[in-house]
Amino acid sequence: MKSKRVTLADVAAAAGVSRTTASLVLSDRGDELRISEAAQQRVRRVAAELAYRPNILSSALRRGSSRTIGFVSDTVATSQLAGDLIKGALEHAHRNGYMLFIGETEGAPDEERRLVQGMIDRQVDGLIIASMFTRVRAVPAGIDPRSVVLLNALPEDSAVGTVPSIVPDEYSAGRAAVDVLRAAGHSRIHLVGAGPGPDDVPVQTVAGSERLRGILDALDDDGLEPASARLCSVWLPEDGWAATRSLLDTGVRGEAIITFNDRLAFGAYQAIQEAGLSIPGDFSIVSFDDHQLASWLRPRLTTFALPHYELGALALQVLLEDDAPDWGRIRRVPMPLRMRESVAAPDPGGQMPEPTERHRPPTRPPYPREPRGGCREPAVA
Amino acid sequence: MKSKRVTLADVAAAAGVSRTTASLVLSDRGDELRISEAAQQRVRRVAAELAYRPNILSSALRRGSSRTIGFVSDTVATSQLAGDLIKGALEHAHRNGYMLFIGETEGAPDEERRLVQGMIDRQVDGLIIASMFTRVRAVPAGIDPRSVVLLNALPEDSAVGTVPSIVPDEYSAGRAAVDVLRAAGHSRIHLVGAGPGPDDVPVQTVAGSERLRGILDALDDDGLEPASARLCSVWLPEDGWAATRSLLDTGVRGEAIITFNDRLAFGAYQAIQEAGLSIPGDFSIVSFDDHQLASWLRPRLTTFALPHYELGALALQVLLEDDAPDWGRIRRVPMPLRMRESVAAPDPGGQMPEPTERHRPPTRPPYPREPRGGCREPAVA
DNA sequence: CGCGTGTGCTAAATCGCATTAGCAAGGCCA
DNA sequence: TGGCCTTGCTAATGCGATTTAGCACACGCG
Repeated sequence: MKSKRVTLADVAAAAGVSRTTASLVLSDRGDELRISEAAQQRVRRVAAELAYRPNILSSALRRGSSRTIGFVSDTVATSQLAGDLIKGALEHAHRNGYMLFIGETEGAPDEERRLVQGMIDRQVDGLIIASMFTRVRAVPAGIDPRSVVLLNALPEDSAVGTVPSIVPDEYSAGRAAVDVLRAAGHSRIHLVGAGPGPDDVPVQTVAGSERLRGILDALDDDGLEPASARLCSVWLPEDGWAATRSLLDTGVRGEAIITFNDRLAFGAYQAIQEAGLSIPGDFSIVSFDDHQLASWLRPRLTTFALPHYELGALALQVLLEDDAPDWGRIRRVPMPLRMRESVAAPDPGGQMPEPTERHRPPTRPPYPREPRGGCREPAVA
Repeated sequence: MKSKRVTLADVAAAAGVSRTTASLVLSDRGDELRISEAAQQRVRRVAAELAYRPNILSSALRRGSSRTIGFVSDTVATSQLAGDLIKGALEHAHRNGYMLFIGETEGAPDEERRLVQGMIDRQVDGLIIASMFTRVRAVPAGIDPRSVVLLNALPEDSAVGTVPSIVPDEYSAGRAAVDVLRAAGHSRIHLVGAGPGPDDVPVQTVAGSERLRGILDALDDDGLEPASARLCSVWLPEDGWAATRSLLDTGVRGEAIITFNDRLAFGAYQAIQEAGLSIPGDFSIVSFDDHQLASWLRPRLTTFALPHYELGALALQVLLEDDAPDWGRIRRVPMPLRMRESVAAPDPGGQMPEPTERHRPPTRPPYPREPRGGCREPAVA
């Protein structure tokens, strides 16, 4: 039952021509090298009948191109985020007849070396080095830099310009977040997650600092500053909860909040709704990421989407069309606004309601564990 | 700059031996074929110095094994779920020196054919056919069934026993869900998502029907039936919200709910908390999946985890150790209980509170769009 | 001395395809 | 009639490994 593979030689024999002829016909070079129409048809017909499929390994060995690309990501290639990154790359690859090797390093440098090596051993035509959150990272050694693309990552200073880099346009999204709130009439905007100074961001988060720069610049254009800001060293729901809780304690109402990602926003929702307040009546919220969660919240969250799918697709495109003159530049992909229901005009009469039985602060701690990061107290502006 | 690859011939030349000898030494068959210790050491040293790496394509061509496995999933290989499935397979593969091709078919049969073909063209040693939600599916034709594994999918009747299949043990999890609530003292258990009859499940969801069977069997063991059940044709938060809303309208309090997945549970939380009720005080909730969300909710959700990582790892293991006598059987992987804070003892005094200003049913529709699936009215038990 | 046996290695074939160089037959032109 | 070009194809080589078959030499023995 072990149906032996049909080889080019089988086709050639069955069509009564040489392997050379069969090869030429099937790679569409028949006309170029003057194979008669009759012979061409014969070869093609036989190939179809036998369901001939070229052995790509063999042709790769001979020609040097395996029509295969490696995709190495540093951390879990598996969060929703990562998923779309891969998906964009995958689909673009498949459309062009390429297959993708996927590898995950968990951030371990020697694991990365091993994976990259394993892919090179298999003659990949190119390598995508992806990071699950935007950060600066080294380009692996021992590989032709003309066949590497950094995805959601920026090259180290020494490598800038030698390797293309594809990242979301966080800065513009930061500006646009302010625009959305300004357009709704807000001028008092509180930050949850980072700020108030341009360097007040969690370590190593390029996204955070660029979002923040965009926000601050846009405010500055209108002569404004953040109404308050709370830096969280980690951006999980519990951190958003704590920071928002602290904001609520100052008594402000009817203003706007920018949370630095959707998980912080989730925590903010919890804090606001527990306090018996409403979104967007008492607080307008704009966020970043477009996590799946954002459309599950009520009201649905207005947020700027990380264009993961597009990033992934672009990485492959750049790799396949590497003849660009400005190869090696940084490509920034726009973050589209998902306008939903968490933004409204400011409520000038907003004021603190009496706590009711139901809304008295919970007696058990809001989260069973201590927040891992903790939030800094507000720096009032 | 084009650092040519180092080949076996280079190593042989530098070590002053033939390619044959070099090959034998480097594949550890030197002793077997009587290569002198001196020669072996020379070869090894030179190979290390030149950083020789065998070209796997070439050796695959010769030997037939490419140390590569294909992973084809039907829908987005990218939800959190899918991610861990892949991750388990990836890590197990890498540990054993294998690389994984990943492909996504979006459920399109001809895309699947093209991908499987593309992988066969590249001489994969095995193929994992994965589904993102457990379902029955066909085994692709034109490939040796001894090198295929179904992951999170069951074979069609005709293929049962010819191909291994790896799925979560949903039935046992269903039973265990009841056990958790029974142990807490509950005997009135409401179902959100499926039931009350064993066939009242959304179409094509193996997980749903097996969970339901487990639940009903466990209840039946104690002479019980579901206190009520609401079948939802789709299992999104909005569906959970609607079903729970309808349950609350019946006035019950202090009882238990099993939601058929965590997204339904999320909707249930929203409905219960909007009504000014508490979890687990007014309702205990147990769910399935262990979606990321489950530990973000407050109180954190008690749920049975889909063991995606283990499923993926097992798929690879089965593929690599295919000498099992009962190859082709169905392997069910336990779903571990994540015991958190959403379960408490029943509250016999539970009763309907007066709606307050804040908790009056919202005037705008709870979700901007109509729920896609809709929920059937309760079949009272 | 001739033969058998071990030892330590190598030549050559092979996997399936791509590619370079070139061959045979026929027609054209001088 | 011979040289040259065109047409239509093929032989042979190489990609980088594995593997089969076997060679050259030394030694022991009758």
